[in-house]
Amino acid sequence: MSTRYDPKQVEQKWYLEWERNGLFAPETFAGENRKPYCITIPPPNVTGSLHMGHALCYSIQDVLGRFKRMTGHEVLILPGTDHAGIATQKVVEAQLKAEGTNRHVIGREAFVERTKRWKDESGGMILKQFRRLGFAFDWSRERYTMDAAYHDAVLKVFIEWYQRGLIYRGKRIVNWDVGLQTTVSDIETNDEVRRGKLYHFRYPFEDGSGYVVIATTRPETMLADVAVAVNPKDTRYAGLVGKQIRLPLVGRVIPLIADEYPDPEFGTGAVKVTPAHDANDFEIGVRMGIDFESVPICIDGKGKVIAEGTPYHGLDRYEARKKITADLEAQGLVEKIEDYDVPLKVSDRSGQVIEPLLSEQWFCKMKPLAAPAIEAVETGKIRFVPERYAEVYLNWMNNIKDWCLSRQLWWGHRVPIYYTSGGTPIAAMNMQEAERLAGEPVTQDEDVLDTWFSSALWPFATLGWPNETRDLKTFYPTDVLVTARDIIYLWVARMVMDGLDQMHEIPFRHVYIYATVLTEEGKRMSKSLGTGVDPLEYIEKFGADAMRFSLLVQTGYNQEIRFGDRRIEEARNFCNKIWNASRFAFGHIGDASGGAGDLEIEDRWILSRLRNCLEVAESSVQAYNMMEACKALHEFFWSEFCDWYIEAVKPRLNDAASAGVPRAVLFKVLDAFCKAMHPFMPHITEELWHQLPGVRADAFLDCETWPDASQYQRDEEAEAMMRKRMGIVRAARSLRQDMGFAPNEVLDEVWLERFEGDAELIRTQAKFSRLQFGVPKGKHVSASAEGVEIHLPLEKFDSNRWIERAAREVEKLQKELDGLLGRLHNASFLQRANPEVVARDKAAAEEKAEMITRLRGRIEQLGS
RNA sequence: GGGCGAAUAGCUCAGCGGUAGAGCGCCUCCCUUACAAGGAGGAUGUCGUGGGUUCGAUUCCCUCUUCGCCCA
Repeated sequence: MSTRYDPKQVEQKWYLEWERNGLFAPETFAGENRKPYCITIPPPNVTGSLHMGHALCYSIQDVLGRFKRMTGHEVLILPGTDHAGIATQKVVEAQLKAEGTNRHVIGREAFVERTKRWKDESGGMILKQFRRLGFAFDWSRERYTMDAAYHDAVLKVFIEWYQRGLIYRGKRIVNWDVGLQTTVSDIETNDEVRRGKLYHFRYPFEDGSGYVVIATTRPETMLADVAVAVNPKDTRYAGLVGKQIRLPLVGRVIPLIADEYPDPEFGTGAVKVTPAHDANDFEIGVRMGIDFESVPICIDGKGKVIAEGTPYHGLDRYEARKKITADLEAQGLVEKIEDYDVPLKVSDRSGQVIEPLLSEQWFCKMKPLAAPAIEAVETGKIRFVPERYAEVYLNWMNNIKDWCLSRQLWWGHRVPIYYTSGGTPIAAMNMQEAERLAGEPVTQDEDVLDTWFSSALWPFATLGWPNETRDLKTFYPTDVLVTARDIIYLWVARMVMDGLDQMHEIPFRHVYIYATVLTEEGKRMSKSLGTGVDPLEYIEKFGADAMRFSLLVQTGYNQEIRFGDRRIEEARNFCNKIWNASRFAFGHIGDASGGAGDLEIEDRWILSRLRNCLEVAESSVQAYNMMEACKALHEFFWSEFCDWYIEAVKPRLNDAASAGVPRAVLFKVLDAFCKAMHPFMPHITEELWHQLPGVRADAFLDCETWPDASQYQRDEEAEAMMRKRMGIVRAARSLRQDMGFAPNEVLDEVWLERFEGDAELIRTQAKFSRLQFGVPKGKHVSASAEGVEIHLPLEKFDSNRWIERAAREVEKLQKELDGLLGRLHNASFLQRANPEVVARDKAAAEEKAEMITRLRGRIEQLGS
């Protein structure tokens, strides 16, 4: 075995073995009275490639899956991808463009075919990348939101909701992405403030009695103004409400109205009302009772002005802004133009400024669907971890608005509504059915559904719904959803609504929200900012196990973690430590026979510590606290097993007469550790475990039982004895080093005063040839720990060096003693504090006082 | 504007009512026959501010400050 762990020799080899042996499918483990455990993984975007957020998200799920499998469950972790309407369409459109054509030339049918082909040939790369991280997901059940069966499930829900009146068509202001030529939902936009101008224009009254000054950030929309509004409480306009205004440049007469919306503090308190181009103005228009069929519109979906017969027609929205402002200026109608921070909506998908546009769209009524979804969280049927996210979810759900479902794309689930020649809509699963129902040729609605509408069915449509499959019956509701907090609204909420509505049962019991992965400097990881990092490069360099561990060890209930070279190096070093400790153990374990004999203190101690480690790790995984679990395993292995147990046991291992017991204990600990660690670091543990005696080549850790803590005895006595010896060893080492001895130099003898029991461990670990009890007659230096005096006889030494050290110790002890005495002299403390605390502090104070006295005595003796 | 989170050793973070912890970094020593991707020892903190509750607060409550995220 090499002195360095090389993941390349190990990881891919085992992954192939696991897959070949069908370890990821629940069938392999079924029929043994196992409780089902299921996660339908958040489907990554089919165009996506692996980033750190994925690496963390799916590593957590893999830990849970493997852990549950090893603790007796029938586990299904179901992978898949979503069809990502906008992103996928963009990819294929880019290909077409490179070929000198576009989707309009080739037509919708050919475009859809082409997109399917793209997916088959090069989509879903990310799932292949998942395998590099060692995820035990059941690839035989891989799903895609555009699979034929899944597709039909989506349409079925749409049609049912349409028939129940939950889905309707209506004219609304939507977020129009001018770049992508489609609507996007509210949650796919971001609010930004950009440097702009606030324009103050004079709108003259029709009767020539002056003008009103309105303030706007979007002059170009004035062409479609229908009114000017002021707040009814705004006294400046008292008496003017109801007057008619002649709209400049257009000539249309519009009223001055009162409405609650205008903020008297904003601009002049008077705002122009353009219902077709602003969401707030739309609401004013509704209150005004205007007819939206004939409402003026002045900007189209390409961002160009529509105003037949005016010089503005066909201009880009920003050019029109300039020209309109100039023309108003020429007429003396510009009061002033100020610099202003303009709040804007920007498309998350394209980065374009959203154009609020009045258009006919499909909407879904959310309130009736939300009610049970709210209840499920309020009553605790669905539990968020960390709990605080329940509040975030409920907040949004309680203020939910109708959802704009339609997207003006060609790739996705096409709205299953067909129109007769007379325009009557007919809901049907396909064209044939629609024509049969209509009795005449029909045409299908052009829009497709928001991708989230389909992924909302993920927890049950992937399991075969609407068919009553075994999977659906066995695995629904699923156990947990592991996801990022920015997706609580987009996806979590919608899955809960769909699950409750269609399955009449929650989709998952727990929602675990994990931390955002930032760069080492705390910046967002993003390709466009140049701060993105490729997990595959790190896997290549450090190994998948290190990659996983470096993220998991930082993941608890915190909301962000930082990743960088230093972090993964730590994890890589840990892998190396595990590798080398195992290498050492293999050299001694042999066939693990001959373990008879009494356990020594260190044997009892390490087994007791193992129990503690397993208890912490198990309860932490159950509580979705990967950080705690990783830390427990890390500390046990490195600080206890390697630093103390292995070192303590070396002398025994080198003596055939005493080697049996420590050999057996090494085997036991290593075997348990490999199993316990396996969910976190599946590859290295599998590799090492297979080198233990008695492990068959065709056995796998996933088929083993995760070690049960109760198999190992909690041994308080051994722990106390070991703690005492460790404390003494540390003090002796410190004394040695302070007196100028090299760590590896074996010194003649050490004297222990007031120590009882077996001190062999102290002798070997502190590196002395001989051990004596009592106080040496000759010259010596001393240290104390655990109530024991340690004397190191020295013929010649620098007494000042020791005095300096002892004085430092006295100072420290005195400070601690002062703290204790302060409390012990407080009557209230003695009276009210827990008696155990008082007793403990009294004992501690006595011990400190005694140590101080002794040290002072020695200092005086040597100083004189 | 509302909500949530964070503020602890030089850095990144645990802890969360009874004398401050880890990893990394730093200093000293050691290539000791598992591991220098290692070992031993060491230094370093008015636990953001100001109040309150308590015998006792880094820990609980309130105020403020600074950062981050979400919603409007």
